[in-house]
Order: sequence, then C-alpha cells, then structure tokens
Amino acid sequence: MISVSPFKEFRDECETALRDALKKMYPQISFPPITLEYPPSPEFGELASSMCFELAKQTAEKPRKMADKIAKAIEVSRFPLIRSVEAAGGGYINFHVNLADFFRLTLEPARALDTEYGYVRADEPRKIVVEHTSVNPIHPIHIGQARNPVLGDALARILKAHGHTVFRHYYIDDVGRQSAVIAYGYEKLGKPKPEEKPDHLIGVIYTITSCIMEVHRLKREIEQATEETSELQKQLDDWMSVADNLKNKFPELFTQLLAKINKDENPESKVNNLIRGYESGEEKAKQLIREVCQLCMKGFKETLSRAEIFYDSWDWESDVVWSGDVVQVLDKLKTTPYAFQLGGILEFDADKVAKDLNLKQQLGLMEDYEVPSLTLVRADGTTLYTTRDIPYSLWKFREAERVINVIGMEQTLSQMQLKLALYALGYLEQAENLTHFAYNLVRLPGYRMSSRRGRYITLDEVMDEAVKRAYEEVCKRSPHLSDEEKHRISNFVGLGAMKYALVAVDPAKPVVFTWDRVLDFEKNSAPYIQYSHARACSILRKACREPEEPDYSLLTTPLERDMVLTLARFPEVFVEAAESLKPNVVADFVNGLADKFNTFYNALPVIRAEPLGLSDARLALVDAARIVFRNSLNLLGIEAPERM
RNA sequence: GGGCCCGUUGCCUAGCCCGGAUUAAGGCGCCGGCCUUCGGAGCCGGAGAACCAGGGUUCAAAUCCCUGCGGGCCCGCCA
Repeated sequence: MISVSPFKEFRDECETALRDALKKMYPQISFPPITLEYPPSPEFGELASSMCFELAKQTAEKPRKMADKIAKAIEVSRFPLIRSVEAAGGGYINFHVNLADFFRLTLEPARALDTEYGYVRADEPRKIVVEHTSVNPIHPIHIGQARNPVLGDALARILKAHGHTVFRHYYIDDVGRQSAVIAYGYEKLGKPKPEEKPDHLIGVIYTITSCIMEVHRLKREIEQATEETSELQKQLDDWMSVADNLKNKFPELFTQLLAKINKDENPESKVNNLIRGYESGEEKAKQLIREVCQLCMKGFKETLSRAEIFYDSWDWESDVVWSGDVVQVLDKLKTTPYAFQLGGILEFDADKVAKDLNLKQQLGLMEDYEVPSLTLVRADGTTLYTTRDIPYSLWKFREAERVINVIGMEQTLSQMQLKLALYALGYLEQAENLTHFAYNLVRLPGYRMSSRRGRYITLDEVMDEAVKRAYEEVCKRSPHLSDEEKHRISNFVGLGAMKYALVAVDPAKPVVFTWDRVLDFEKNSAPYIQYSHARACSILRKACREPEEPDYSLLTTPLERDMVLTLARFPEVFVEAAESLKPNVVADFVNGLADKFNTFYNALPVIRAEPLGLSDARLALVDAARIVFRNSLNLLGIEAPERM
C-alpha cells in the first residue's frame, strides 16, 4: 500500500496518539476535535499541539503540567512514524517524526505515483461545470479580463486532478445591447473584411460606434433638458475627448462611421430594433449579429489557444433565448409570489425569496439588509442579462451537479440575484451548488481600463511582449542555443510568467498592471520555478543511473529535512487548493519548494555524494522534487520544461 | 443612504477562514561576497523596516468582535 499523502499519515498518527492519551489520562474532561499546527522551528518537531492551554482550565492544572502528563502517556512505540513526543514551552506538545522512515514513506510513493502524486481523489467525485472567460465578443480580450481565463483554467485543472469530471464552458453573450451596437457599426461600414486579427478590428469599430452614439444621445438629452445640464455637459465633454482621440488614431474608420451614422435620424432606435429583432429570432438580425460575433470569436479562439486554454463547450446566449427556455422560466417565475409588474416591466423580488426561505445568513447578509429587486423584462418586452442567465444556469446543471462561475466581483449582486431566482423556481439543490468564484479587477496605474473608451491593453499585446522579453533573456543567458530553440523556450517562459503573475495573487485582491510585475523572470515567478524543474531534470539526466540503493538514514541535514517535509505536504496543499478553490495556494507552495530546492542544490552535491547510498537517496529526493514541480505547474497550466 | 471587498516595511506579496512558542515570513530595490564542483533565471551574508487607527474578547490577537479612517466595487428597463 503506497501512501497517497505522507504528511497526513504522520498527522493521523499524532492525532490518534494525542486523542488516546487524553482519554486515558483525563477520562473526565471533554475535548474538541484534535488540532495540530506547524511548529515555528525544527527543534519543536514537525507537528505540535497547543490544546493544553485550553483544556487545562477544566482540570485547574498548569498547561505545562498537563502537557507533561500527556506527552509521557503517549506510547511512541505504537506509532511507526512518531520518533518522540515532548512537552515544551508553556504547554505545547511537540511531535517529532521518525525521519528516515518518513523519507522513505514520502519519496518512494512520490516516485511511484509519478504523474499522479499529490492529486488526491475527492471522496465524492462529481460532475462540475466551470464557466469562465466569457468575454463579450465586441473587442479583444484585455489584460483585466485575462485574469479570468487564467484562474478558470487553473481551477478546472485542479478540480479535474481531484477526480471530478470537469466541463469548461465559455458563454458567448451575443444577445445584449453591446452586440447590437457592434453589428450596427459593422453593417454601416459594409461588413469589412479584417486584414489582421478580427477581434482587433471589431474592437475598434465597437469603440467608435458606441462613442458616436453616446455623443448623439447626450446632445439630444441636453437639447431636450428643461433643467440643469452641467452634469450632462461634463459627460459630453468627456466623450468628445474620447472621440477626438479615436479620430486621431483611426481617422479613416472614424470619418466613415461618423458620416454613415449621421445619416440615420435616430441611431438609438436602429440599435433597439436590432436587439428586439435578434431576441425574437428575425432572420436578418440573426444573420448580421451572428456574423460579427463569429468573426470576433475567431480572434478569441486564436488568443486563447495560444495561451493554451481550451474549452469543452461554447454556449451561445442567443441559443438559450431561441430555445424558448427564457420564456418558460419567466412564465414559471410569474406563477411564484416573487415576480411582479411595475409600470410595464417585470420585476423579481429577490429580497422576498431570501426572507421566505431564510437565506440571508447563508448568503452572508445582515437580516435587515434588503436585496435589491431585479428587472427581468424591459417595457419593450426584451429581457436582460441576468434574466437570461437563469435558464442558462439550468442548462449547465443539466450536465453537472455543481456549477462554478468565474466572474468578476463587481457582479456579486447579480450573481446573488441569480441564485435567489433558482431558489424561487424551486431548484434548491442547484441554487446551493451554484458558486460565484469572484476575483478583483486588474487596473492600469492611475486609471481603470474601459473597453467602451478603447482604453485597454490586450491579452495579445501582453503575450507578445512577454515572449519578446523572454526571448531577450534567453539570448542573454543561453546565447549558444539555436534560434528555433530560443523561440520555443521564450514562448513557455513568457506565457508562464504571465500566467503565474495572474494566478499567484489572492483573487480577492486587486492587481495593478505593470509590465515589470507581469513579466518577472526572477525569484517568485514561473521562470524561476521552471528553471528549478529544469535543474532537477538536468541532475537526473547527468546521473545516468537509477537510485537503486538509497539509504535514507544518511539524509541528515536540515535542508534535506525541509525539502522532504515540503514534498510530503504537497498532497495536503493540493486538497486545500481544490476544496477551497484556491489556485494561488499551489503557486505559493511551488515557489516555496523552488526556494528550498535551490538552497539544497547549491549546498549539497548529489551525483558525486559519498557513499553511494547517500547519493542515491539524494537522487531520489531530486526526482521527487522534479515530480512535484511538474505536477504543481501542470495544475496552473504552466509548462514544466526539461531544459531551458 | 445601504451592501460587499481590500488595507502587512520604500514598493509587491504570504500568513487571517481554523488565534498559539524564537526574531511576523518571502520577493523587488540597496550594500557586500560566491563560477577548476550536478545549469549564476541561482546561492550566501548585510543594512533597513511593517500588521491602517482605537477599543474589546482571550492565558495568548496580524488572525476573532466592535467603532472609526483610507481605497475599490455594486445598488441600471447595461453586461
């Protein structure tokens, strides 16, 4: 029987030992579940308990005295992995692991399980949909949005490794107003054929069209206003300066579009007609909008596959609408007490659902907080984004028991309303298994990205720049390589650096984008970890032998102890990342492993170590490290190269 | 007005959910070392310095609770 999670075996032994000793020495007291923590220093062992501080109150003893009695009561000989137990400090109980056995218990399974090491299976494997990216097909994917696919992809990989069946879905939002705007501009220009990446052209047309329309609308509003117009005037000035900017950057397109749009008496109503037509399935609108969106999606697929991020399903929002499911859901909602008419529109009373089903605490809300209601249907009969998201969520639940939506945290409210709508419809299980995986925005220094203003850095640009910088590094560091080799290396180094920068930070924290931050090649970066992996591979390659007779008792330095402990904890770290949906935990872990590995590498010889038993033990250690590097990087969607 | 999230050194980040032991841990930057030894995208050493503030709970608080302050986001017939 090989150990799937070596450190957990030791932990389990310590827990049992402690529990038994407590029961034996203090049968009269009640105690909570055993907890163990990592001691701050090796002299305190590998695991420690501070339970005596709390429990000593029940017996009116000094914590230290209690700890002494318990430590003495533990029969170490019953537990193969526990070398010794002692009381320490004011009342700690410290457990020391039997190092030589523990090394064997860690290194052998790691090497035997190889590509599976660390990937502990979930107790109950489930079918899970991870919906991510879902960038609107109206402009190129920009760096702010790129945090989404990188996180979503890592999440999907982690859950899959945890034994779940994972489906990665991209939701193509083609029904909203923004699609009608781009379609309108695209048609006005005579459906131009893109010469470069189609999503870039679409982005320019969208920005110009929406800017011109915004200026139109504001001018009209100012004309018709009966009161104060200074606020509107300010907005108008703002948009006029955006317009100037666009005119300078894209003079031809801008002039053409302006002339064409100005011919329309009321561009706004043309766009509204398109929205209505598309939603109700009019052939002409269908053809036009699908064409623009397809064109843009072609560009997206290019970008995403370059980033090595792939999907199992591309879901068109319009298909949800045309299937009739939106109408069906609305009809059903109308029969509940939670839908009501308000001056020609249909509203959803999210707060009433939360109250009736007593969900506020569960949703993390104060009892007196009133959840805003949600508009389901406009006065003209068309639906809104969140409305359509209700049947779409049910689609996703058709193939999965759990749905994770990777969506920016600015959508927290609408995601909550969506969940409440599922409750209102009686889909309790689905509502409970719907998770909003929220992440914070990526900002440019000084201002927020705005796709409507054409103010963004595209993911394509970031990848180009990343690879370009990586190429310069490769040329500096490995001038002897062939140019083809240099390009291959700079590709995975650049992309890795970018992904790592986006996945390594707690998603709840905002990221300010700077090139230096994203394209880091030093410590605490993907290239640093890739390099460590390549170094490990290099040693194994040069050793030209298998570690056939490792003598683990010869691994006696603190560096070796640290490394093995880290390798042994990988399965536990993985489980935490998978169960609490924290890809950044993996990034943090593997970076720490690289630190330890490089220190070890620098301080101790492996191949030439004497005697052979020691050399073999260190080789096994390096091999296990190589495996953990690779398996960790795989979870993050970052390549683990054998040379670089 | 209400809600959610964030606040750790000159800058960036980990630790917070689940409170524990010495000196709060790393990276960037700064200073000084290390290539006749398995790959210097590395290693070793040094200087420096921080848990937003104030209360509370506790034997013990960066971590839990309360009140403020600062920043971001949301509260739309946008997505």
